[in-house]
Amino acid sequence: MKKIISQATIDRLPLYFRTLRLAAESEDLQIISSEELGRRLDITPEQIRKDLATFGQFGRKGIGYDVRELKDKIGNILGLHKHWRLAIVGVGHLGGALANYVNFAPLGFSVVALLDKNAEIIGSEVNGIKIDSARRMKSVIRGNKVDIGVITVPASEAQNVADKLIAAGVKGIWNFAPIKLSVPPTIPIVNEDLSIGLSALSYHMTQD
Amino acid sequence: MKKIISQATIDRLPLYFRTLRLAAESEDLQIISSEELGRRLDITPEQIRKDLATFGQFGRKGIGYDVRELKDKIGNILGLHKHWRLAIVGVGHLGGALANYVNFAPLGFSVVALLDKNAEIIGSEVNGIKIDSARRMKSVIRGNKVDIGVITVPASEAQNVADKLIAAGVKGIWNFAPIKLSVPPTIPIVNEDLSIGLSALSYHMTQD
DNA sequence: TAGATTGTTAATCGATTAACAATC
DNA sequence: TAGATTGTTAATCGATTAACAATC
Repeated sequence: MKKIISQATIDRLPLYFRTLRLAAESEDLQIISSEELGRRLDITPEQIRKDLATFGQFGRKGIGYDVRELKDKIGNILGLHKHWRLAIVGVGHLGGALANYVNFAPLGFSVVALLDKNAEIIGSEVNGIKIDSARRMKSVIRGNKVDIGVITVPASEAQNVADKLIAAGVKGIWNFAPIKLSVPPTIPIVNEDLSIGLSALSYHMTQD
Repeated sequence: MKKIISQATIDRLPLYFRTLRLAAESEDLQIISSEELGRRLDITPEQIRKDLATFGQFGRKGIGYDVRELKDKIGNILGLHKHWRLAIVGVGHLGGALANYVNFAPLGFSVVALLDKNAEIIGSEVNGIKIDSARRMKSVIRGNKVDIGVITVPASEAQNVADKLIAAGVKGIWNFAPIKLSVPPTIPIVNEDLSIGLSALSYHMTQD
C-alpha cells in the first residue's frame, strides 16, 4: 500500500533541501514559513505545503517550519542520510569533472571508483582515485561496494556499460550519455543528457 | 496571439530530435512511425503525435514520418538551425569539461569564450580557447557576440556573474550553480544543478 | 480493397491553486 | 485577543490517454 509520490514533488524536494541547508548554514535561520521558502525558490507556498503534506506534518501552525528539522526530515526522505558510493565509468573530460565535483560530499555521495577502457589513462589518478580497467568492472564494483554507476562514456557504449554495471550489482544509474538506456524496472535511472537542457534554452531564445 | 507550449512538450522535443538524428545518421532510416519512435524513447505514440500536432502536420497518414524531414522541422522549432555562441564563466573542472564537450557542435552550439577570475589560469588555453579575465566580461561578451552565458562558478558568486552577463548582453543563461538566480523575465534561464538529479536518484533507491 | 497510421476531438487523470478551519 | 501560518479539502486547470475519422 505504498503511496505513489509524483515525480514533480520528488524533483522539488532537493530544491527545498538545498535552500534550507543554505538558510541554516549561511544565515543560521531558525524558522521559515512556506511563504518565505517559496519566495526564495519561486514556488507558491501552497505548492510547498502540499508537497510536504505528502510525507507528514512538519510545521507548526501560526509559526512556520524549524529550518534544521525540516532540512533533516527532507534529507531523510531523499535518502541523503545514507552514504552512497559512486563509480564513474568513462574518465573523459566530463567524468573527470564529476570525480572532482565538490558539491556531492555534503549530500552524502562519494566517488569511490573510476573505470575506463583507455589503456593510456588506466593506473593514473584523478582526485586521488586510481583509474581501473573497465574490464575489471565486476570486481571493482563489488570490492568497493558501489551503489551508483555513473555513465560518462559515448552513447554508442552506454548500453553495454549499463548492462555490465547492473550485472556487477549497482542499485542505481546516473546516465550522462545522450541515449535512452534499457534497464530492469528495479533499477532506478536518472538521465542527465546535458544537451536536452541546452536545446530547451535554445527553444526559449528562439521564441522572440 | 502566441500559443503557449507546455514545458513538458518542449522537454520532449530534444529527445525526438536526438532519436531522429541517430536513426537518420547511423541507420539511414527513411520513415518512422510514432509507434516506433515511442518505442525507442518509452513515450506513448499518442503523446508524440499530440506534441507534434502543437506545431503543425508533419506526417503522412497510413505511412508515418519522414525521418530527416521531421528531424529538421523539430530542429527548426528548437532553434538548432541557428548558431549559438556560448561563453563559460568559471573554468574549473566542470567549466573545463563543458569547454571540451563534443556533443554541442552538431546541435549548433559553440564555445567561443572562457572567463575566470583566477589570475593563475587567465591567459592559458582550454580546447584552444584562451581564458580571459572575468573583469573583461563586457568587452569579451560583446566582442565575441556571445548569445548564451554558462555559469559554472560557486553558488556564492553565481548571481553576481548572472547580473554581469545580462548587463553585457547575453540573451540566455545556462546555470550549473546550485542556487536560484533572479533574472529579468525576458532572459530565458535553464538550471542544471547536477545534485538535483542525483538526489532524485537517491530518493528512488531509498524506496525499496 | 484491407491494413496502417496520422491528426484531432473527447474523456480521463493528475497536478496545481484556492479556500479555510485549526491552532500557535 | 488578533495576527500569522499550517494542513487539508474542494475547485480548477492542464496534461495525458483513449477513441476514431480521415487517408495513404
